[in-house]
Amino acid sequence: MAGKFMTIREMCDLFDVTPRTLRFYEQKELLAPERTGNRRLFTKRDRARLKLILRGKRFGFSLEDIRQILDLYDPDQNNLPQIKRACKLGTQRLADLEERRKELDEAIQDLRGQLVIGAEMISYAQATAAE
Amino acid sequence: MAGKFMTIREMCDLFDVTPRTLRFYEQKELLAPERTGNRRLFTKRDRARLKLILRGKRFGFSLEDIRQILDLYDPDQNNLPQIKRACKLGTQRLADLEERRKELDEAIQDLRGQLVIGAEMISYAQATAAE
DNA sequence: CGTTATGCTTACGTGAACGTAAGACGGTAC
DNA sequence: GTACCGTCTTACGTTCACGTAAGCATAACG
Ligand SMILES: [Zn+2]
Ligand SMILES: [Zn+2]
Ligand SMILES: [Zn+2]
Ligand SMILES: [Zn+2]
Repeated sequence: MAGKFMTIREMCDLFDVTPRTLRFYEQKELLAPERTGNRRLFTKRDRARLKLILRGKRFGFSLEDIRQILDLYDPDQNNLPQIKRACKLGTQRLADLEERRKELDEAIQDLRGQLVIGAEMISYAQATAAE
Repeated sequence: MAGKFMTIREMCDLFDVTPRTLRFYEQKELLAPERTGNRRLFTKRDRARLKLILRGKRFGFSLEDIRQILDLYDPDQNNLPQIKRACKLGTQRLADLEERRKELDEAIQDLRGQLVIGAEMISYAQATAAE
């Protein structure tokens, strides 16, 4: 079970990823699990970050893109310039996401329309065949 | 200018892609431009498809994913089984997109919250520095 | 206490989506 | 007519995001 810490396997089961993936993300500085000896211990922070990573991936962002916005989600509290940069980047990213939402709505509308056309084609074909 | 047909360069300028990309998409059967001699001539159909391709990419779909739903957008009118398959796949894809929309809304909400926190951290730091 | 599972590092391999370089061909400009 | 531009094909190179295999350490089980 997992209270404070989780092993790599428990993380993999929970998020449906492979150990290789988690090690790779650590190498890319997207995750930073604790260690006991040399075994990784994943914390609540890692779980929150991984959730954000996987979400970002589903929207087509690169790991490098994601790494940059992750810094926004837990900035160094006594590094004011970094916080300001993170906020600026986050604001930019927010605009991106809202733009994406418009596109997504449009894509959904288009697809719905296309499905209607498809349904019409099917019923027309069946009516024709029934003559 | 571009009436009915467009050269590869005109397509590239219009969609901000490289010739290599358009040739690659043709090779993968995502586009099928006409030819005059061996020069490609892109039609309205190609432009519509390319728009869908680039949209799909922005949402993290693979070219193979995209190729499958493209078939939905201009199915062979007298191939009923294909139309039915396309509709089924399109319905599935629509569910995907609606799921994505939920996730996207959540991401936007999260990011907004984080920006508020960031702004608070900044104003707090400035108030502390002003003492 | 030995076997087995889990985890580690290191390193080479892989598939997707193009980039890039080389060489050839055809229209256009001067 | 030739210099040049745009386009073509062919083919090897590259980046990203992991997969996979080898060899070794340690924890867990019976
Ligand atoms: Zn457990
Ligand atoms: Zn990087
Ligand atoms: Zn033109
Ligand atoms: Zn394919």
